[in-house]
Formats: sequence, structure tokens, C-alpha cells
Amino acid sequence: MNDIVKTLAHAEQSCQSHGARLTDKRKAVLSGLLTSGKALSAYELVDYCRDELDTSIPAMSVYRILAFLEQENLVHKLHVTNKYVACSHISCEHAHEIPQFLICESCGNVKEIGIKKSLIDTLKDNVEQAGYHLKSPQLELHCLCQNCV
Amino acid sequence: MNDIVKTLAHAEQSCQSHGARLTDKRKAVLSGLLTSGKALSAYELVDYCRDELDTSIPAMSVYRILAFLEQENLVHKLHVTNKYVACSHISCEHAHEIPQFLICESCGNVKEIGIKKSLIDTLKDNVEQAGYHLKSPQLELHCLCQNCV
DNA sequence: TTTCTAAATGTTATGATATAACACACAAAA
DNA sequence: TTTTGTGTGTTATATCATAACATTTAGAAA
Ligand SMILES: [Zn+2]
Ligand SMILES: [Zn+2]
Ligand SMILES: [Zn+2]
Ligand SMILES: [Zn+2]
Repeated sequence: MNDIVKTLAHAEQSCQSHGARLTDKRKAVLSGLLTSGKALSAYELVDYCRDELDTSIPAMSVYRILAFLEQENLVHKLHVTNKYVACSHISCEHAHEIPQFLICESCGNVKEIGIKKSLIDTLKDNVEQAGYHLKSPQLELHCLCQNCV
Repeated sequence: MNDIVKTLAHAEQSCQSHGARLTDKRKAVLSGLLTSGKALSAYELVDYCRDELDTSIPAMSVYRILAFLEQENLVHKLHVTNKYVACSHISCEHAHEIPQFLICESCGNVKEIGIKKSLIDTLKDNVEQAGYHLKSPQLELHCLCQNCV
């Protein structure tokens, strides 16, 4: 059983644990993201499912499926690029925290990291000092990955 | 002479200082952003120029003008919302640094802040530890402003 | 099993954001 | 005045996303 199959099994487990259903189509979309290892647009996922899995899913459905997967914390949306990535912690036991992303500007690879809480706290302080309240410290940082530096 | 007119004069000065031209149309777009005080989309700026300034500028031109204004550091693009804001430091003398933004999720107001360099350095360290290289530390944070908390 | 219901998916239309390609206008330089 | 480059207009099209309504399907209730 390869990693992706294992991860999909974990994802299914996680959904079932609170009565949500990871259907075949939802699995197809999630596996597309897991396989590519990078961020893909909804329409790129339509293409992937058609070309690689021989599964036709209209764009509208892909958007709905992505919304479901986001809710389940199996997928995250990158707002800066309007693309979607599989969560890196699907197989982890710990509760999911607010994620931070390093996005390679050159090749599109994305790494989901946990930034030290102390740094986030300092950031929060900075924001409060400016008279605002930080709602979601999801950072999406423009980077270069090791291969592309 | 009100604040916006002053700021526009500063902007014109700044352009002239290196041979760039702040044309009437470019001024119209910039003044739209300055007047609104919040982030606007390109198409919202088309509407603003038509309705408030009686100046018809096609969307294509607004995009080109925004690209010009960004290059001049007079405007910044918020990637998370695909909107544009006037720079808060147009009238400042200091060189422009990479900006950070607090975006109110509720009312759309945007505050451009300078986050402490030490914090950004720590962030950079975190990113390097993850094997990536931070290219642009422009942060765009989802917040609530004082009015909306 | 059959019927009912809610969830999931399909279909069609449309809106919103953005860029490409080429034409035209106009101001500064030669 | 002619030339040249910059700015702007026009049209077409790509890309991202949602609304509204129809149909299918899975699971619960009868
Ligand atoms: Zn995650
Ligand atoms: Zn890369
Ligand atoms: Zn600025
Ligand atoms: Zn607000």
C-alpha cells in the first residue's frame, strides 16, 4: 500500500469518525492533489481526473468537493494563487492548527509548515498595536524552494 | 489644498523625479484609491472613474495603470483579495520597504503597517529551516478593524 | 422491500478577474 | 517636421468562481 493510498484511507477514517462521507469523486480530487504534491486550480483538477483517473467531474462539482475537503481540513486554499493543496497532516493524530505555507514562485511546490507559536504571538501583538485584531494567521509566503534557489 | 490633492502632488513629484509621467488617467485611478481609503478591484475603479470623475477608462487600461502605479510604489496589490490599495507612504521621504497589510474581513478597510524587522528576520529563519528561501515578506493578514471587532 | 428524504452530483448560465494582440493618439526628441 | 516611444483604446479570450435549478444516489423509515 503506497503512501497516497494510506493517506486516502486516513482521510476516509477521519471523515467517517464524524459521519462525513469521502465519496469516490471526493477521493479522486484529493488524490489528484496528493499525487501532484503541489497546488492546483479547480480546473486543473478537472483535467487531472479526466486524463489520469478517467473520471469526468464538472468544474462546479470540483469547487463543491474542494469546499467539502477544506471543511474537513483535508485541503487548504491558497488565496494568493487561487489554488488548492492537500493538507500535509492528514495522517497525523494531533488536532489541526492554522497552517502556514511556503509557495515556490518558480515551480509551484508548496510546503505546509508550523511556524513557532511565539512568532505568531509576536505578530498578533504587532497587529493589536496597529489597532486591528488578527483573525486568521494563515501565512502564504512567496519563496523559492531548494531546487529552484 | 486637501490631503488627497497634496498626496497626488507628492506622487507626481515622485514620478517626475525619475522621468515617469503621472497622467490624468493615472491620477484618476490613484485618486479613486486614495478617496475610498480601502482596497478596490480594477472594475470597481472603472466604475469610480465613470461615476465620480466622469472619466471613462476601459478595464484594460485600468489594469495597465495599476501595473504602472505598482511599479512606482504608489499602489500595492493585495493578492488574497485581488484588489488594489493606495500606498500609505506616498508623502513620506524614506525609501519604501516591503509592506505588510491588515485587511478587515468585515468592512474591507486596509492598513499598511511596517512590521518590526526582527520579526521578519525570525520569519526568514523559520522559512530557511524548512529548506525554502523567503523572496517577498509581504504579509496580508485577515483581521478585524477597531470598528468591526 | 419499498418509500421517503437528504446529500451529492450534474447542467446551464453568468459573473468576476485578468491578459493577449493589435490599432490609434499623442508628446517628446531628433 | 518627421520619428519614436509611451500611453491609451478596442476586441477577443482565458481563467477563476458562483447562482439556480434538475437529477441521481445512499441511507433511513415504513
Ligand atoms: Zn493542513
Ligand atoms: Zn521550486
Ligand atoms: Zn506602501
Ligand atoms: Zn472593519
